[in-house]
Amino acid sequence: MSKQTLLEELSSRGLIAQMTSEAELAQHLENQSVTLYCGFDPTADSLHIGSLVPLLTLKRFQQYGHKPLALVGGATGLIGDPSFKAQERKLNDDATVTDWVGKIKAQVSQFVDFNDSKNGAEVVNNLDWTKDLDVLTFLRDVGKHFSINQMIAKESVKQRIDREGEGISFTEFTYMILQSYDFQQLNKSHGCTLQIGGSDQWGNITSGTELTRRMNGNKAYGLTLPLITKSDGTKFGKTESGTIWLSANKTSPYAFYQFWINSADADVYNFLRYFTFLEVAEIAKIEEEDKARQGRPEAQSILAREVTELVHGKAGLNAAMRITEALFSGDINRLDENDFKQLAQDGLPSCQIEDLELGEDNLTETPFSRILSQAGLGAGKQIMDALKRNAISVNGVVIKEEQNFKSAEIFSRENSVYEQYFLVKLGKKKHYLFMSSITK
RNA sequence: GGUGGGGUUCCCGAGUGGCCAAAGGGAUCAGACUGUAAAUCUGACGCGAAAGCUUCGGUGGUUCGAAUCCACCUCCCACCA
Repeated sequence: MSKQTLLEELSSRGLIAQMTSEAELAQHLENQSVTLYCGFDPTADSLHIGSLVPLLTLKRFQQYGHKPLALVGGATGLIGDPSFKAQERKLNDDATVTDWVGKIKAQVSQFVDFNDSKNGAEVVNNLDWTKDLDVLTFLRDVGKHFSINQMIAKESVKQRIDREGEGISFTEFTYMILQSYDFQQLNKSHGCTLQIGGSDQWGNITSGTELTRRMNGNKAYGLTLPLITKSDGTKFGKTESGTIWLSANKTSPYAFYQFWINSADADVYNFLRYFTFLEVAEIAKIEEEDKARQGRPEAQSILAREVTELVHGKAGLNAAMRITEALFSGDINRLDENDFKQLAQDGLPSCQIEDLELGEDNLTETPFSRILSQAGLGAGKQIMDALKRNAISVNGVVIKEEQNFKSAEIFSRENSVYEQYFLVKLGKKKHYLFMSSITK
């Protein structure tokens, strides 16, 4: 049977938003190994799951024999992309960006394959070809190719320009030129002929293909990926507790795993197509089976396992699953002492009771609700609300409202597990581990 | 530069001298139903277990009493130039 082409696969996954000259690009990708790039600006010390789609897409290209370049924006990160941003952003200082570049570089590297010599990936930094560029050269050689008329017509900056009270600095306005210059440079140095990116990058990408044609006389292509949306209209990748990061230091593998587990039914099959390498047919089969079955679908846990392993590796996945199983099986007796030790390390929120700022009060006098709110489980009122509904348990034993002043009793040696652990459960999903070294 | 309109609790947004910790909606958290979904219903939602304490851009003032009145400051918006 004839293998499907890369573009066919991407499109069957819903991963194509826009592309330049479709038929030609299809030809281009079929005839040879193409070098392509995608840029990641260092706007924080880690990427978040929004960057996962382009990252995985680079990998998909590589699987089809193309050569991916992951560009880290050491230069563009200093400027700030104005595309579809409502406001001018404040600049990050030099040292910070340099630090972030290093971190993002490492992160990006885990998603593409460097070993293979023919189409092995490379990480590049646009600071390398911009830092020594002098202003006059830049203005004469690069700037001359850009029409202000065209630039201000781009949808991505239009709202900034049109909107009263908002504006755009020359600095940010220039971002598009810098990014175009990247493409042109990579075309020259690496023979790069394709840039991919989120759909918000369309304007920047097409202006890059233009510049490449004008300066190098080469045809270049662009392809954008769709913005990931959720069925309920809320923003993808954020929870109330914050952004889901790729870095284990910022979002533990456990929290990461839980994020995917909680995907809505209406989204989960799309996410499987976007975020995993499972074949489309296989995903369709999962969907069918879930539909046929009563009760809980399989898709969420498959998704969580696949993506967590991609990002945090086998070890990270195992840690996440270990905690999940321990906490949600409802049977803490299945955990041995080592498991408890591991829970905190694996990313379950935890604290040492003695470290809490209980003020003048000692443990005996501090209300239980206060201890939980101090630990960050929620506001006192919410904890009381939960207490009244018997929604809080310690080591599997429900705590009653009347026990609010019996903190010392609750956190006593007799009630502890392995002499020091207290696993607190609030509601169905919130778990917290208290540790105490001086239980008496 | 001129004129007018604003800044209220996470967000939107009511509130024009006491009945205001402040309507309503959204978000969030918890309960019921479920599947660690969705939808729906219920409760909580400044802090605090409570007593009580602290808020309505800032500072000062009027008043027994101010988010509400006055003065100044500050930031924002609209229209005009």
